[in-house]
Amino acid sequence: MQTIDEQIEVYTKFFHGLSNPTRYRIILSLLDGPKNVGELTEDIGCSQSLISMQLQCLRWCNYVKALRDGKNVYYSISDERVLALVQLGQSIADGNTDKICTCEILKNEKYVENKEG
Amino acid sequence: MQTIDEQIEVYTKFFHGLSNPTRYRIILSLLDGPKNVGELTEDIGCSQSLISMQLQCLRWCNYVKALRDGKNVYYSISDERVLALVQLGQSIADGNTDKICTCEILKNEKYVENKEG
DNA sequence: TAAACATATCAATATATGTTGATATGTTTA
DNA sequence: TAAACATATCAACATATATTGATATGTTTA
Repeated sequence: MQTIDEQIEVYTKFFHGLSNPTRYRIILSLLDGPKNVGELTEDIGCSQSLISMQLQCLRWCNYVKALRDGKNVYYSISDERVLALVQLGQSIADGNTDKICTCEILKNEKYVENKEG
Repeated sequence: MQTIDEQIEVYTKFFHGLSNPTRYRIILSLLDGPKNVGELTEDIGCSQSLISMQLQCLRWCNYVKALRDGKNVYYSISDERVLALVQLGQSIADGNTDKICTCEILKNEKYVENKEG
């Protein structure tokens, strides 16, 4: 059993998985099919260590699973529902692209609405 | 038109909306029906300023909309698909509750898997 | 128009997160 | 078993985020 607080923590941590560009790119890339760390590193263009760390995070939270094949470790999406989740999020976000890009509130920068409520 | 980087930024920022306990609680609460800032503050149990700031964030990103009624401002969910998104996320996360709770990788703490791949 | 009320913003701060380069670990093969 | 290769972890650091109390803004009503 869990308290409400614990439940909320689980869900927010889960969604946090999708809130970082590196992790998100990894997921998108793996939705195309399994890849090893080297391939992902090249695909995404950042340090190998970062890819590896983020993969551990995604794996821990069950977004992806790992399968070693000799020297390589191949990662793949572990739950098909992730595709639906990503697609649904994207379709909602697509309706509000410009604003989302400039959501600076939590950076303590000023929130200025031109007009309207 | 957007570059891939810009698209990724939009989507990760959008999902970031669901990655914080205060914002998540606000959304859950509003899925039950519209509420004003005072009601949400009482519901969630944190400072009024925090509720207000997070509401601006959620509003900016189109999770919620605002409607002033005299001294009060009532907030409500602005896109019905948010319910589906939340439910889908929760159902995926529910299968992995214990691990998600302890995902400490990005805190630079050690990731130790008991066994298995 | 002053008081009361509701909400929004500001300034400051503590904490969490993302990132990298260096290094360690694990695996294959000469 | 040493070299080469692939991946994982570490240590350090810069940046982003969450949060609060104080204050400003906007709205109603006496």
